Amino acid sequence: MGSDDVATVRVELDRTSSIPLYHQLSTAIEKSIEGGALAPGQRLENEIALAERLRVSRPTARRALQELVDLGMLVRKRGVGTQVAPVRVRRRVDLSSLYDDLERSGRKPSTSVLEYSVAPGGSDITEALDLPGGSDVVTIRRLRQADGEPLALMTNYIALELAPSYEQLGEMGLYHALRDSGVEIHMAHQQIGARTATAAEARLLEDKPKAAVLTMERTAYDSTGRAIEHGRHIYRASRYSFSTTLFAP
Amino acid sequence: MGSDDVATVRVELDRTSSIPLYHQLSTAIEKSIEGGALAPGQRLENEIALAERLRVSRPTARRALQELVDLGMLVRKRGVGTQVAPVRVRRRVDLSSLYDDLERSGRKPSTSVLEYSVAPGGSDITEALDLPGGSDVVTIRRLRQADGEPLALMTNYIALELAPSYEQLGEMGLYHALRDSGVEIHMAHQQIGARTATAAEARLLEDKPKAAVLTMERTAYDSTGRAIEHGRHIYRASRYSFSTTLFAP
DNA sequence: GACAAGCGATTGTCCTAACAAATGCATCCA
DNA sequence: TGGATGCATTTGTTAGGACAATCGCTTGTC
Repeated sequence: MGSDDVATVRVELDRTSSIPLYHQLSTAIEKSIEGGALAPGQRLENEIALAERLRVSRPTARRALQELVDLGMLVRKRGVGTQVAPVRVRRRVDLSSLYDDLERSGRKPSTSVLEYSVAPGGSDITEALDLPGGSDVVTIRRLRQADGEPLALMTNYIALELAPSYEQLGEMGLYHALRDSGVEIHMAHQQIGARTATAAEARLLEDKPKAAVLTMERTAYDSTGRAIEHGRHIYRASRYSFSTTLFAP
Repeated sequence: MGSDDVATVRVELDRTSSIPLYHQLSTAIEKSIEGGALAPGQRLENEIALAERLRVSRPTARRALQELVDLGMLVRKRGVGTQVAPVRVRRRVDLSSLYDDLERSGRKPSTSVLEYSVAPGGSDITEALDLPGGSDVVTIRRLRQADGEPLALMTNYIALELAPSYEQLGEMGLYHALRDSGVEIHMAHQQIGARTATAAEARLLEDKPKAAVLTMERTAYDSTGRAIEHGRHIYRASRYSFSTTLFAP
């Protein structure tokens, strides 16, 4: 008793795996937290005990814990120990596709591809994608629905050699299709605004004429800074809003 | 020549300082990048050479470099080396107040305080602020202008003991006033949507009736997870949009 | 009883060392 | 000439150890 309120995380480490030990450990702890096995405020065993118990070196254990501190899932204090962070200060990563968002929230996303064409891109598009002027660009226009209800009208521009096939887009989100062909999105700039819908947009979204819509313009990059995709989307404001989490320096 | 295109960073390390060596090193490199001494794409000397030259261990040098990779300032590839990242993938922190944003972009912000009142908060407000039901809450309604033009209608709710004075709010942004009284905002959740303006809102914002407006609902927390402020704002969509940068896990 | 000093616990910093894996380039062979 | 092979370079992973700094608690003193 007394110090029995420290938690020992149940972990199975696979030393033959190509996944680094520290990452196996950090994801295991993360799952324990997200699965509720570790409650906010719960104290963890100290890093030396953790390392010894799992037969890893202290730097490896430290690195796993540090990864979770960076994610805001753990809080550590010198002389005190390591605790599970309160839920609301946890960093939630946000560069998720609309498709994944909908699936996660238990709704059933579907997509109609309205247009899939190849043509030399306008100067605004090639500039956003950092391509030579006049380069061929694939234009994709899709209507995204959730539970059969129109939610967003999405227009994407992608360099020809990176574009997924028409067939793939009906089944999955754009980002998922890109990942399947080995393209990893790392970062995106986006701008969110609002305006009233045009008659054509309102019709497609099955909303009132001149209804307010959210507009989102996004350019996505891989980790080397190469521009992958530029999109201009509108969302039914009556059915959708953006949630973000911001952190101070 | 040939490999003369690798840069050696000029660094002075102070081993008596309480600032960790890796942090001294990373900030020195960061300054070199931001100061333009290291251009995007510039290749850095490898970590072993860097460590030897500065008489630090390789882990210390690695940690400094890793810190900058996490910030998006450097890109590393196994077998290749370390390069300065393109400007556009650098992480820019985003939890800035509208007031600061406007000032930074060279516009002249001003504020009219429309309401400053103290009353028991409704249940939605006290819940958002994590206060006991019926607690006294300060309600602040302000009209934010840029170069004399209305831009946003902001409503904020703050616990009585944290609220800045009426006078402070006319001169500076809310977050600035909070910081002056020792309250540091660390994180915020926010939700961005859109709708059409009511007649009263349109009049205050000097916009057309039923114009599209951006709505933003935000709750801000300090680093311990204590809720500081809850705000419900509307922005003239014709004059303002939100820019954000998102990062993948 | 209050305040300061001391001590154990815990995380933070820094070091040396070894091997693994990916990349780009040169080389060799068909 | 073209493709496969191998090698040097560079970052990634893991280990083990030493000491420093900080925190909370206990103890001791006035």
